[in-house]
Amino acid sequence: MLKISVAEELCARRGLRLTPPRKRVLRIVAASAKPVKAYDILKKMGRGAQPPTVYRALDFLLGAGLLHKIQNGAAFVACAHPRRDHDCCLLICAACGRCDESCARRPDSALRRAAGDAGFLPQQLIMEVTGLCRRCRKKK
Amino acid sequence: MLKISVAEELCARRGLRLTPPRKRVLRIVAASAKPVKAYDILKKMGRGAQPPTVYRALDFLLGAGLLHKIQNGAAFVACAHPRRDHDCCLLICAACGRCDESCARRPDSALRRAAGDAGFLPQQLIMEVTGLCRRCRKKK
DNA sequence: AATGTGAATGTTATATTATAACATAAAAAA
DNA sequence: TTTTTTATGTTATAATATAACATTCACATT
Repeated sequence: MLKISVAEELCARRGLRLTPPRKRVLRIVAASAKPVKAYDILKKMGRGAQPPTVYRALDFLLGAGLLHKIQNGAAFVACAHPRRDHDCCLLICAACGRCDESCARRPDSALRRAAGDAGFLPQQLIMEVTGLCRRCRKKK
Repeated sequence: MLKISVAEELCARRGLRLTPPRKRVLRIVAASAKPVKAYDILKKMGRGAQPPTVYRALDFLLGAGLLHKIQNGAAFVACAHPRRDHDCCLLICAACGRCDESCARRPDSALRRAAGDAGFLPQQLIMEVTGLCRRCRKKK
């Protein structure tokens, strides 16, 4: 579990400002056994805090590598290999927004093994790579 | 690119009903070069279609393996390894909602190689495994 | 063909998640 | 100190998703 002191040290070393609202949000997330939703954080903030306060703090903490965001739904693409039952890996271009699908043979094997080692029974596997596609790389 | 005829054949073979609204949604998504958002689909549906129509069709098409959903944000967890710069793999329990973080050595190597082969420059890698954690498996 | 059944859709309302825009304040740099 | 940048407060609203219930439709069985 993440300790606030570790976060403070880390931010200090990198010249990042772990301000009071950021620290409050971090405390709330770090104290929870389960993933916390933005509006749950908001409720726990008190003092009439507003959504932007929470989202800004979350952005900062994600950027600082102190939090992870559980991904969960916004856009859709047609499947390139609908015939096969497969785990899919999406390659999403940060520049043009296009999305390609890669079905390398077993990009997931190490992941599955790791999950198994943790006593975890995998049901759904999601892999997403965001970056720059060939076209957008060439434009630079 | 996904052809409607392939989808029809696939549904027929599995006894799934590719009804008109479902087919309309599939056409819209399949025709797009980029991922499409639910409300963009809604606008293209015309005839005063409402959100539930689109979301139901999307659920069906995802279930049939005809679409993929681009994951993108709802909940947050504290990072278990904030010191290291690392690609993170989240193990999310579908039963209790708890979330664990696995940092197997290189679960991502095959994925990176595949992305590279596609001329893609990876910037961010997301891996999520949904399933049952050890505790919830034992309860069954 | 008529009828019953479950699946799919239509419709209204509302919940949930996230950001825009601008004012204010606090910290760092000059 | 003054300037500049960075962070926060505040109000409003945009974007994403689902609940709940009425209606229609497909299809299996009479």
